[in-house]
Amino acid sequence: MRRVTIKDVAKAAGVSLGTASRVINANTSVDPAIRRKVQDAIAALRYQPDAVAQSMRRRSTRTIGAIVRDITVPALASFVQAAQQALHDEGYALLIACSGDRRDHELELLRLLSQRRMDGVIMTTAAEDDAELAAVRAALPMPVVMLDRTPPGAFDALLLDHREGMRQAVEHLLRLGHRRIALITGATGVHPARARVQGFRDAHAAAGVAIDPTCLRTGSFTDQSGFLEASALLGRPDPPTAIVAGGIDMLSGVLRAIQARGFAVPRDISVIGSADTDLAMLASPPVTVVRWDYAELGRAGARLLIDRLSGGAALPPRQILFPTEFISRGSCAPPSRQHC
Amino acid sequence: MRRVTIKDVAKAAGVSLGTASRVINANTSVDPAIRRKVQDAIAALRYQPDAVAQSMRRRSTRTIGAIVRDITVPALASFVQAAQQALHDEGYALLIACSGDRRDHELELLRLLSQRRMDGVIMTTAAEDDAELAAVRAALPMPVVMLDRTPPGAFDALLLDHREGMRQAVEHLLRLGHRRIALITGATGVHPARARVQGFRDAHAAAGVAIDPTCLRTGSFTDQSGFLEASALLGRPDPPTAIVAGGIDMLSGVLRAIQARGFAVPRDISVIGSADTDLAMLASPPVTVVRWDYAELGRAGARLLIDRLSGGAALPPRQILFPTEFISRGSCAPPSRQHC
DNA sequence: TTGTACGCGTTATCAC
DNA sequence: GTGATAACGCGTACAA
Repeated sequence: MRRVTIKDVAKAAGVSLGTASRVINANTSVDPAIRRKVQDAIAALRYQPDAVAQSMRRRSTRTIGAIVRDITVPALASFVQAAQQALHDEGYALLIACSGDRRDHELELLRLLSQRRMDGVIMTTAAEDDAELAAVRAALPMPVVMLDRTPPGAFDALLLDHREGMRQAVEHLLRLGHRRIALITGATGVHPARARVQGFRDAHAAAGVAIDPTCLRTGSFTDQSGFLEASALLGRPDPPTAIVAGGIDMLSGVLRAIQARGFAVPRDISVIGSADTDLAMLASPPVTVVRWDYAELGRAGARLLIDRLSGGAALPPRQILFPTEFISRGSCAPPSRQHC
Repeated sequence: MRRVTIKDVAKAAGVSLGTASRVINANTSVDPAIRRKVQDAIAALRYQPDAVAQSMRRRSTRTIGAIVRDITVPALASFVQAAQQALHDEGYALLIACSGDRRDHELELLRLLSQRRMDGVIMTTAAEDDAELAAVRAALPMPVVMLDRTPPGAFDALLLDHREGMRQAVEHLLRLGHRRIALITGATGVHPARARVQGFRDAHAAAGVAIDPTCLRTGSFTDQSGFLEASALLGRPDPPTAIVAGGIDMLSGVLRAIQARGFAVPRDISVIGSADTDLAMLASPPVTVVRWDYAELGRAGARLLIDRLSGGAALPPRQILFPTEFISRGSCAPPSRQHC
């Protein structure tokens, strides 16, 4: 019950191994009659080239590794699926690995992907300026595309314009009359959190409104963090009149906290989410969000890698900035309470 | 800038290639002093064994392939992530492939996974009794774990007790007084749809209530199908008083249809979903669902494969049946309208 | 205990 | 145009 190899094909077709290989890879010319015989043998034996042996010989696995925080976050799943499909069309497969945004996991996964000789890597990182992570990333022998991260070094990157997105969101709230707006987002060691904080400041500065630093909650992008931070904010004597969830996975936590406190949206509190989800669209009221197309990012990421793998190894790094879109729904209203 | 191989390690340590290999794989005994020298060389050169060459030699890629319908469905993402983590702990990586529930894609992916010499496969299938799919699956040289499918043939399988889950859900609705209940689910060519239809019938039979066959909508598991079927049902002169979304990805479509028609839940229509999601929990009112733990399934699937790959090749096929849980929330109420 | 040599399945480089 | 043959990097049987 041995696997059928190219040798078997050659023998069955009565040709040499080299000739069989030539008709399979169809690069050089071979006598039509012989070609035919080999193809018949392939069909008869149901020969399939062995991808492992091909990888060995060609020094390319035609496999891309992906490191994401958590694939159960719908936005990240969309990204991964779109990337996988685009890569598949070019003959690449995708190996997935979830880091949980933990640097130790990330380090191990990086090691894994390099040992498994991935042709390329597409990844986020838990911390852009962590020295060890940076060193390991820089030592990677294959091209890397960063997903919404700008670590030091020359990497291709897919970047979202969170700064402008957040500016628009906060501007919207300020226009409605809010003067005490909270932002809950991830650690500022990564681009999306940093950019959102900048946009938050931009909007306040433009309106001449001071920021209460205790309303700026940076820490983790998780849903749970959204819940905890929102709970704390709402439990204060002087709760904010609006909360912006600055992470793709944080809205449900924020909404749960609001629900638990018995606050009504938007009467008692206005809410804006980041990334569009079923939840944002179908909650009542539907939630105003800063959205973007994660599937498009996935396809672009695949494109970036494929370009580099097909001759573009020496191209200068390309950073693509994707716009965000502000979708106003029913979760924002003028503040009902008065503040100093 | 060549990659460092075991040869370099051997040379640096002043030993033969075989000895170096021995200390790396730590199987046979080697002189402690020599072992030390080799280890030093490994550390100094930052040697990493080449997984491709290892796969070649050991005839095992330590990689599992997964075929799922759509990884952006949170339940499936949970499954995949849990499986990936469990497999990772055992030194296996996971290659993902999305079929979109299309048989042609599925066939191609099966070919792909076999060509890439996956050690095992964990998959759903678009149609259990499709002859060509069955033939290709049966011809697969590696162990296969079916996810919520029972195709002909001897496969390990993770099965959910959708029949009992649906029976409970419908019983609940019947008790509330509903006499015109619709079920929207996937094609009955697969276990989950078939089992749900059975449970639907079970509950009606037990209560002595006749089923209106036009309220039994089987076709596709997609969100879009949920929307279309629900829209059609609600557009009738005699709409059902309750709708059960019999698919993990269908609730949002059903809710959208209800919203579009201007129906209120649960006043005008009661709703029950399958699989728990942010949406079900946070919609207003929160949606009653039949739920289960998809992450547990993922871990069990990994376990099944690992058992088979570590000596259990000849074990009889194991089918694990997982219970579902009925969670009553606010989306069901007695019917307000009267029906013949 | 250690070293040598072969083979895993391909592709590519030679001569013919 | 075709057929030997040498790699690719590793594990291991066998000999020393």
